[in-house]
Amino acid sequence: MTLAQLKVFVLVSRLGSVRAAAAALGVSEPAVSQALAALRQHLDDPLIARSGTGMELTPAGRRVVAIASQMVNLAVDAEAAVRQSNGAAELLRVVTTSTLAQSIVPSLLQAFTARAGGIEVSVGVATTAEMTALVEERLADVAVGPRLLGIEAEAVMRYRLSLVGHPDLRVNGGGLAGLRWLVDPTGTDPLSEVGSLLTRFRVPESNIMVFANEKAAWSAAAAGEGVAPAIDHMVAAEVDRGALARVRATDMPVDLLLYVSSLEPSRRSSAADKLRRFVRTPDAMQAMYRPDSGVPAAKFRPPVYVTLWS
Amino acid sequence: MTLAQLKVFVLVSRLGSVRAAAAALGVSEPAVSQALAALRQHLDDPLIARSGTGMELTPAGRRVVAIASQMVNLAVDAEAAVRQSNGAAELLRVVTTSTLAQSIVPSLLQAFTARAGGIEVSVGVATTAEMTALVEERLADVAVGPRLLGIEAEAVMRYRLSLVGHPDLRVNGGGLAGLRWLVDPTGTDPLSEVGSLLTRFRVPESNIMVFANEKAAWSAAAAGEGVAPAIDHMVAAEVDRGALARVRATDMPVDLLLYVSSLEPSRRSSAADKLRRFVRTPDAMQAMYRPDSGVPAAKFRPPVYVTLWS
DNA sequence: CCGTGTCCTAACCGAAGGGTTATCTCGACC
DNA sequence: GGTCGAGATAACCCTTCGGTTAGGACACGG
Repeated sequence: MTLAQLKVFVLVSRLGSVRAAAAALGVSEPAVSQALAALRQHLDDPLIARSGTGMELTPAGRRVVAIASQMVNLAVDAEAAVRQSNGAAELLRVVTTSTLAQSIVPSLLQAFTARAGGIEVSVGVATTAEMTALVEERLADVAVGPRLLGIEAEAVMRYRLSLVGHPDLRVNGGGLAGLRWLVDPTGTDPLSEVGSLLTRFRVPESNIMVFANEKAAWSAAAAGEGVAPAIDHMVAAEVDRGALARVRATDMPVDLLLYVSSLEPSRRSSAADKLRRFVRTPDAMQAMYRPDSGVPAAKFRPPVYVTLWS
Repeated sequence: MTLAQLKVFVLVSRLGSVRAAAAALGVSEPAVSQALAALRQHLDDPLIARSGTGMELTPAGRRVVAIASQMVNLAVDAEAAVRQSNGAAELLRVVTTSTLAQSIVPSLLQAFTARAGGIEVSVGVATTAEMTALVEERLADVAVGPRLLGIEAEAVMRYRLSLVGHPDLRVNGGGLAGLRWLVDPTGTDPLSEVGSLLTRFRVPESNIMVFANEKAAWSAAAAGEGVAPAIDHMVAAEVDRGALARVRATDMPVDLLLYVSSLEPSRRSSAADKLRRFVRTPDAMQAMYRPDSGVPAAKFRPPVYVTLWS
C-alpha cells in the first residue's frame, strides 16, 4: 500500500472513472488500473467496481476513500511543513484550463510572484471536471477558470470570448456550424468555455480542428482556414491591424466570468490565500487585461493537455 | 516518501535511537539509517540529528513526526476498516516480554481466542522501552508486561518471581552475585523484571548466561550450572519433583504485577478492548496460572529477540 | 590515546512499484 | 448482433525501495 496507490484510488473514486483519473494524473489508463489492482490485492477488496452507470464504491471502499484522502492530505502537509520550517519558498500549485493557461493566467501569476515574493508557482492544465477533484484532494492549491461547485469560488474578472476569422470570411448556408472551428485543447472539454460554445452551435466533430495552443489556432484563422474562439482583449491588436476580424453571430461575443477557487480558509494554503487577496488588487486587473505579457515560453508546461505534479 | 520511511522516522524519534528502532522493527541498523536518509533527502531536512545525549529533532522534524504519526495510524485504520467491512477476523497484535511470551501470554491468548472467536492473534516480543512506542504508533494493539507509562495500563494478575537452582546448590562467599545467572533474553533489557533483578543484585556481565528461552535456562539450573529466575507457579511442578529448588535470598521471591496496556478507548481497536475485558474474567485467571498450558511450539515466534509485523 | 558504541555511507542485490504498448473482456447501444 | 467505449490483463522495461554486509566517521570514557 503506497501513497501513490492511495492517491490514484481517491482520484478514481472522486472522478468516477479510471480514464478520467489517468487523464488528471497525466499517465496512461493501464497505469491507473494497475495501481488500483495492486491496492485491491493488498486490501483484498474490490474497493470500487463498474456498475451500470459509472463506478461504485464497495462498503469497504467507502471507508477507505475517507481514510486515504486524509493520508494524501497529510502527505501534502508534511512537505509544506518542512518547506515552511526552513523558510523555503512556498509552493503554489495552480490548475487552470488550457485557454487561460496561455493568456491570462501567466501574466497574472507573473505579477503575483513579483509582488508577493518567496512564492514558487507551478501551473497545471486540467479539464473543468478534474479541477474540482484536484483542489479537493489538495493536488492543487487553487483553480483558475469557470466556477467550480462545492468549492469556495470567487469571481475575479469579466472577459469576453469572441469569434475571429479572416476579415474576408463569409458565413454561408450551413451557418457557423458549417465552418471549420479552430480551437485549442479546451475544445475537447465540454464543460469549458470553448467546449460549451461548440456544443451550443452544434459544431460536428468533423468541423473541429484542435491546435496545441490558441496562437496556432489564431494564425490558422488569419490564414482563412476557419473561425477561432478567442479571448477578446488578447486578439484586439490583431483585429486593429486587420489581420483578424470579429465574426458576428447570435449571442456572440459572450461575456464570461473568471473565478478563483480554493478550499475553505482553514484548509487553504497560505499561498493560495495570498493569491486570492492579490487578484482583487488593481495590479492584478491590469496584468490580466494586458494582452500577451511576454512571459518566456519556458514558463509554460510542455503542451500536454493535462499535467501532473509528482 | 513512503509509508515505511515515515514509520521508521517516527519510531526513531520515539525511541531516540536508530539502533533501538532497528531492533524494534527486527531489521539491521543500516536499513533504518537508509530509510531515514531517503526521507531526509526527499524532504531536504535532517529531521533528526545526533546530539550530545541521544538524538534531537529539528524544527521541521518536530512537525513532520506529528504528521507522519497520523499517517501511519491512518494506514492501520485503513487495513482494519477493510477487514471489518468484510467480516474478516479481527487482528490483535500483542507485544510482550520474552519471559511472558513463553509462559503466561500464550495460555492467556489461547483461552482468549477460544472464547472470543473471530479474532486472530499474533504475538511479538520487545523490550519494555520499545513496547510503549509500538503501542503508541499502533504497531501493536496491546502490551502485556510491566506497567507502561503514558498508556492506559491496568493490573491484571499478581505473580511471583523466584530464584531456582539445583537442590544441592550452596551460596558461597560472593553471595548471589558470585553465582552464574541463567536467564532468558529479557535479561538484556534492564527495564524488564529479570533485568532489574540482575541490576539489583549487581551481577557482573561475566556471570550472566543468556538462553534462548526460560526452559533452557531452567534445565541448565537443574544441572547445577547456576541460578535461574523463574515465574514461580511455572516451576512449581519441577520443585515438587525435586528437580529444582527455590533459592532463598533477601527480597526474594518478589511479587510482581502483570499489566495489560493499550491506548485510550477511542483509539483502541475493538479486539484490544475485548482482551482487556477478558483478562478480568475467572477463565483468564485460570489460564494464566496454569503451568505449561501445552501450547504447541509452532505458536511461538522464532527465537529472535525482537519481532516485527509486516 | 585508544577501544567502544553509534550513526552514516558504500556496494550490491532481489523484489516491488510504476510506467509503457498491445490485447482481451464485457456491457451498452444502435 | 456487431460495434464501441472503458476497464482489466499481459508482457516488458526501468527505477526505487528495502534489505544485506563491510567499512568509515566521530564522540566519549577509561
